[in-house]
Amino acid sequence: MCALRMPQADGRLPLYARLRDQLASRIANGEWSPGDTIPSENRLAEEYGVALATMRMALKQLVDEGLLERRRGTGTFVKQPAFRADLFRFFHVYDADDPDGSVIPESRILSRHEVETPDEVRLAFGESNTTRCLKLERVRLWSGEPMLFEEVYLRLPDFEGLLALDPKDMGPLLYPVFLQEFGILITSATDELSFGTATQASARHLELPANSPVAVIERIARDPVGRIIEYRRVHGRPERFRYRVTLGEQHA
Amino acid sequence: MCALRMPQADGRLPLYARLRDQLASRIANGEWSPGDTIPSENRLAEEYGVALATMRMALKQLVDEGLLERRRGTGTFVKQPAFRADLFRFFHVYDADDPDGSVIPESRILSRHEVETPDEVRLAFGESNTTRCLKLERVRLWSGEPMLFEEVYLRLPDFEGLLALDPKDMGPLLYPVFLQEFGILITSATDELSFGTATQASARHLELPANSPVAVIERIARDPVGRIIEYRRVHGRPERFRYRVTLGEQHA
DNA sequence: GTCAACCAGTTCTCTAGAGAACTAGACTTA
DNA sequence: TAAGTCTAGTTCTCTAGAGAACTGGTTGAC
Repeated sequence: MCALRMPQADGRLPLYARLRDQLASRIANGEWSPGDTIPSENRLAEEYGVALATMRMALKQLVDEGLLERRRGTGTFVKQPAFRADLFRFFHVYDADDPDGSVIPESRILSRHEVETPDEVRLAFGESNTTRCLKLERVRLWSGEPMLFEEVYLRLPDFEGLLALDPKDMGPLLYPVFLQEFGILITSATDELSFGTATQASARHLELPANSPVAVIERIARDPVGRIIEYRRVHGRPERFRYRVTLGEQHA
Repeated sequence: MCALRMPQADGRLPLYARLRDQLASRIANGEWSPGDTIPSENRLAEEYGVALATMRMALKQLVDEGLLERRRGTGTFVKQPAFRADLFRFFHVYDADDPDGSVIPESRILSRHEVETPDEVRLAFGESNTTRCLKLERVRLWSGEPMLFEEVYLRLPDFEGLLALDPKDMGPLLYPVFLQEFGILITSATDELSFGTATQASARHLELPANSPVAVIERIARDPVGRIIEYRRVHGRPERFRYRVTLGEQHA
């Protein structure tokens, strides 16, 4: 706690940002589970020994990021994970037959290995990268049918331990794993959508003929400092593909 | 100004939200132009007779919405309009040959008239709507070639005056017009992307064969209170279509 | 038993202000 | 001229607290 009180004399993040990260890990740790009421802003401010407004700044950020939900007169709650993590934490890809997007897709990890960083990925990562990185291939299925094929590239010194992890422990969403296992919090991401043709690999896993048209999502995800953590290329079956995103204040 | 000081005893928005709207109109009015430095938070707080923190809340929202940019030690600036208004204010559609998305598309309004509200639009608008609405058709061109065909539906009592407006006065972007002419500020929007086939109209205006595959964007845009202001359906040529969106903190 | 009134606890709005971090420009000094 | 120093002005961080708005439960009157 004492370390938190120090002003950011060193190159550290400001107090409210460190509080935000602290609270995020308490969620990732499982100390507070989805649906739980977390302590009131008063109690939290007291517990960490900070001013109320400072704690509110930290909480506000977590609300903006979709981890928490606050209800006046009632309390602060951890959001249900369905649409707040991984692809869904920021954006929303879903099946055309499921207009609410309430079905959580099944997730199958196909492979994980260290590879030479492809040129287009290196370009996205920027100069400050190594020549090798981790590649993870995955398929997402809606009611048994393959809908998305994902190739995920991760920085290598940081994610070394991922190869040792049992896929069974990982669940359908990646970003909670990043936080829990490696202490890396994703707070911003850019998606770029376009249309292209399937590669050999994506055609095979999506059960499409070669060179079929597919939806393409390219994602760059960053941590709070702006460091690029992940580059992801997603191919999706076009006929049932839906992608939804809301900017600005969220309304029911 | 006095009206601003009143607590929201009536059903009004909180003070900081009204300040945000006030500042937004001063930008829309042209009192502050893109690139300008606006008065310091101290001066603004004094001018409106509110506390510094309250003014900061208003400014923060406008920064989040992309209207303003703040630089510590320097000041607060009105952002260049290219990527902060209309389709671009929230999202980013651009040409595949123009990776920065720096080219501003030409905009041609094809028609404006009152129509019976189509069923799918009524569904989006929700129950609280009239049976008639305003429809606006438009084409966007990148370097002379048609890329997007837009059908925009607007609430009718609110936008009655739009029919009288000269298209020459409207410029390439709609939301500034909404604010300037009708006092309506768009603060949130949801886009939904999918793939479909061209309609007769969209095929004609995009110069595509009938039933060609197209990219489809459906948008619902809301005002600060959450009222649905606009429903928009966009068809785009798929081969050069790119759509970009960033959530979370913006990094260079 | 039902309904209204009250109450404790929560988040939200707004105020007031101090000091740190940072920038651009003016000024000084070698 | 060039380089360093200072200063006024800006945003950013953090503190302290009061009152409003709202919720869920308890209490009390009838």
